[in-house]
Amino acid sequence: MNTHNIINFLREKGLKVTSQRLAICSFILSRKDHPTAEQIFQELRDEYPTISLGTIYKTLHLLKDLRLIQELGFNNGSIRYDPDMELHVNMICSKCGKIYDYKTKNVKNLWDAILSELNVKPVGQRIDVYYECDDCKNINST
Amino acid sequence: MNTHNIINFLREKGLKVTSQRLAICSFILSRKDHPTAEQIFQELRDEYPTISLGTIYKTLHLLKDLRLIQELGFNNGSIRYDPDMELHVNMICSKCGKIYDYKTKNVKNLWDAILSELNVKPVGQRIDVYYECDDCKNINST
DNA sequence: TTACTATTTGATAATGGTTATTAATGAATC
DNA sequence: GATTCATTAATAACCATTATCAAATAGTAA
Ligand SMILES: [Mn+2]
Ligand SMILES: [Mn+2]
Ligand SMILES: [Zn+2]
Ligand SMILES: [Zn+2]
Repeated sequence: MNTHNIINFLREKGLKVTSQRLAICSFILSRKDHPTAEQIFQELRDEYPTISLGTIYKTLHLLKDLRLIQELGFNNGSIRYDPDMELHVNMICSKCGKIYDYKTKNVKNLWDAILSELNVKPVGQRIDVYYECDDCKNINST
Repeated sequence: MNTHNIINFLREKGLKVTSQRLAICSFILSRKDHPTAEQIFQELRDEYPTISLGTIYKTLHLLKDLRLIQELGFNNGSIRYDPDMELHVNMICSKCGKIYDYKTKNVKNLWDAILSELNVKPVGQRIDVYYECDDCKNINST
């Protein structure tokens, strides 16, 4: 979703297009690494020195309500934001916390099979695989 | 895991068997509803009026380190505790938050297929399905 | 362009769940 | 029963998130 699309989307919803809002939306909608609110705040401060953490949170909640992003709560209490709303597997390093998304036709087929067995119509899902990433593996083996 | 097993397990690990510890372990290891620390605290206060929330947390962390329970962080910031360490699907009502575990041979087969495609050796996983439970469905339809 | 208005922002305070601290307690051992 | 050291309970500290509200501003219309 590019800047133009975001502007149109906000306007359609009757929301004002502020520079902060645009920056936060562009940022999170393009990121693949599931950042926290604090991380977004820190990265945007360079370009928007007066931006407030409260605005980050408000915008993230807005995007969540508009179903453009999802929140992922973790067991250390942190909440990370994921702009991929489609079915996918979050590959999470149990050591460093890095995440990447994994999505193939096979995952979808297998997931549909589980759902038909469960016999429910889900309104959402979350699939995490915790593993040790290559970087962390290499550190351990040195 | 019954009381006797828990006592032996704690002794094997060189941990003292206190009445509080035993109560907390028995409670969480037998519950299927993924309670929060606060819920455990409230339910144990009847029988143990002086029990402290700090002790609840310490014991839960202990059980987590001993790999007898897992923490599940949610996107409202709450953390719930699950004594089922085997592969299973958490069926979570998106309205009322109730959870039950779903586990079948088929789920395992399907998951193994996904893992072999991913080509990683996971150290853990989490599978959530969000849906509307029967109770919440009925409330809406009245 | 200017004036108007409702929304949004930023600064700050408040909230609430989790963790840290520490003196008192009590389980395990002899 | 005495000793020892892990554990507990009470309390304070911490910190991420939310609430508050006056100031700023986007959108709209004169
Ligand atoms: Mn993801
Ligand atoms: Mn479960
Ligand atoms: Zn890693
Ligand atoms: Zn429900």
